[in-house]
Amino acid sequence: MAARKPSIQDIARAAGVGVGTVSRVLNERPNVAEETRAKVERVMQRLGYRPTFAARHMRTGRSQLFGFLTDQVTTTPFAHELIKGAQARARQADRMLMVIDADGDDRVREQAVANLIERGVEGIIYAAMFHHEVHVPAALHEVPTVLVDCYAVGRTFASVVPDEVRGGREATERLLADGHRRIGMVTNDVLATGYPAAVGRLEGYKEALAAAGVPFDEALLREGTGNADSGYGWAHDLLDADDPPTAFFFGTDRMAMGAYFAFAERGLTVPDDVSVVGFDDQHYIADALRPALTTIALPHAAMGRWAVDHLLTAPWGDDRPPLQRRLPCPIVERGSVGPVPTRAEGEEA
Amino acid sequence: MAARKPSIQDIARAAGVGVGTVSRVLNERPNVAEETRAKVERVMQRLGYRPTFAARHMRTGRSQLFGFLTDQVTTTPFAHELIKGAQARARQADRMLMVIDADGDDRVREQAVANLIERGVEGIIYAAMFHHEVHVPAALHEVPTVLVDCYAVGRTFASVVPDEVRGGREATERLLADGHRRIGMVTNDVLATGYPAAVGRLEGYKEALAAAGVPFDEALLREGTGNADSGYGWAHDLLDADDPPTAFFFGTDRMAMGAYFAFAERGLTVPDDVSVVGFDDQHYIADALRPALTTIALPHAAMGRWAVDHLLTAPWGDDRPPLQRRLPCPIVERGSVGPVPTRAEGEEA
DNA sequence: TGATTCCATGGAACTGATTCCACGAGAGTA
DNA sequence: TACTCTCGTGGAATCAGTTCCATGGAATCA
Repeated sequence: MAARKPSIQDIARAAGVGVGTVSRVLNERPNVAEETRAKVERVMQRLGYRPTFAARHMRTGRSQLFGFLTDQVTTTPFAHELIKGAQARARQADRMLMVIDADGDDRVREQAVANLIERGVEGIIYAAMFHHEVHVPAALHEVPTVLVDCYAVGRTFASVVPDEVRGGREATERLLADGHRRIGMVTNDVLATGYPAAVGRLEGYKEALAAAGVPFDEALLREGTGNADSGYGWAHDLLDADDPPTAFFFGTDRMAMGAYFAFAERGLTVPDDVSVVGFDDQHYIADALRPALTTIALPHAAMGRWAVDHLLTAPWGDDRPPLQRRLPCPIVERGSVGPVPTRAEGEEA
Repeated sequence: MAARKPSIQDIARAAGVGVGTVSRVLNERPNVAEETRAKVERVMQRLGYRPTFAARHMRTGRSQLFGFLTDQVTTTPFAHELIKGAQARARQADRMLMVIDADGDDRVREQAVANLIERGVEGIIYAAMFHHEVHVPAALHEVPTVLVDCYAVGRTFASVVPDEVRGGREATERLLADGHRRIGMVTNDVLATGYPAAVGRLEGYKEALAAAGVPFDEALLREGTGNADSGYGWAHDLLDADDPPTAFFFGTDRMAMGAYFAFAERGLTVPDDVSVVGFDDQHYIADALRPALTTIALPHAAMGRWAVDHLLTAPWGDDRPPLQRRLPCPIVERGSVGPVPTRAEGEEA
């Protein structure tokens, strides 16, 4: 029967050299005669040799592995972008990623961290799917950790999050730049949650208005849920008011999508009659709307990359306070913003 | 400074027992006196002991690890559902998943397989993001492998795919059940590709029509691209024809979404004036449309689960031809299908 | 020529678990 | 009493690599 996988000993014997020499060849170390190297490589090739990672790990103590743990239930498409970004950076450094979806279960999460530590991970990335404060398993303190799209209660871990405020400001500035002064805003969650994802975007909106000398008007603000229904409902509601907005800033693309349907029902065309900016850059929605949606992109891939990079480069166990990084959310111009309609034909005073 | 992590030797010494006994406690083996067990556990607790997985792996040869490798570029939100399903099943069996996004690069893919094998994975899941034939790295033959949402050229690997034909049939049957006889169909890719994802759904459409005694009408068929634009364009096109369809079956939810905009432009209401069924069940789209979209769900989570299950239970290296499993695509009823409109008011002959 | 340095090499020790064998004590049996 | 069996236990061997030390020969230098 198929002899078991050859080990480094087998290679050494077959090539008539010592194990040390084989190891040197394997790791492309200097001080090996070219001739010897070639011979050993030939034998490895012939026997179909593959090093056993576990043995190397055990001896060197290096697992070349990071854990990637998700918070909460993650039905969002965001997770994958995050993983891709993290993984791309990890590959550059010859590391692998162990992904665990904790699926909102605390026990699973604790267990996952324990498993990862037993597997000797060199660091753990703990990722949330929207920007908020989290309680993380205590065992994370045993190993270098970066929080993504969230932050811990006492800021005791390094973290990387989107710059929600600046994103909100840029969205609003984009509308202001086209002359809009009555800009409706629908938040992506109830403000009482205190989630930066909700509060921050609104703050950016206010900042932009202030900078442009436009007074903030409470009547143009609605607290949404992030869902399409909510966007649909509040769009109708805002348009029903006296002196309705000429433009909208929605805290999520999904709400913007709902709003598109409201506009269609009222016979309003985007961007001729009404301008819209979303938030999140959910590709499949923003691109598929007609016209495609101008929106603010959450830097998921960049956050994933940054997280791995930080684990790779930051010294572990020093005393300085953990880094709290904020990444910009670039605006993605598509086709949903236009100039303020000139109240010309068939206008109701 | 913090002494290095305690090993099983340290525990043995501290507890005044042999390493064998500690190992027995660790693995909950019999033949350990209750008193001894308690003592050892106390010491482990006190020293914060964690077993080193690499050592166990090396000695036992069991890595408790599966590889999860994705094909192509995967910007789709499908990947995550797949991973979640696979991971849920893996957790039940106390295994972990190493996820690698090959991102469409052949070299990365080869490298990834090599890495996974070196890490001693007990099996590899190779997942595509839509149902088609794939060329996989040769090294996959060295280890148990399951293909997901794709199949290999010579059917040399076990695979699990969606039952596209049956899905197409059910979508069409749903529309037939509400009395529709003129049903437009837009495929989700060019048929010349031969992709089961495209060809299969159409086949199901034809089967359903045949079973209902409705002759297939070439004039109601369009080859789409899967994108929203394509759905928008073909919806207009089909509605412009003589004797236009009263219902549509789109090969993707995104095309259905595009079509919604076409309907809105023509003043048609779903489902009163026109009925629609999509395919994929892309949650964020199907739920967010107004009315929400009735569609056929791709069984991503189920495929992920099945794949791991197969790796767990199927014997490796026997001679029987590898299993080719086909999983049903359940219909998800939302609100986009209604009865055929009675050509009552304002009808043009 | 003799001393020093450098290069190529072999192989023992080590990493941290599991496994298996040996052994002593106590219980059960004839 | 002598023999067997079972239970609880200790510890050496083992897994497959890396690392480090020792060694011999060639090259360099004074």
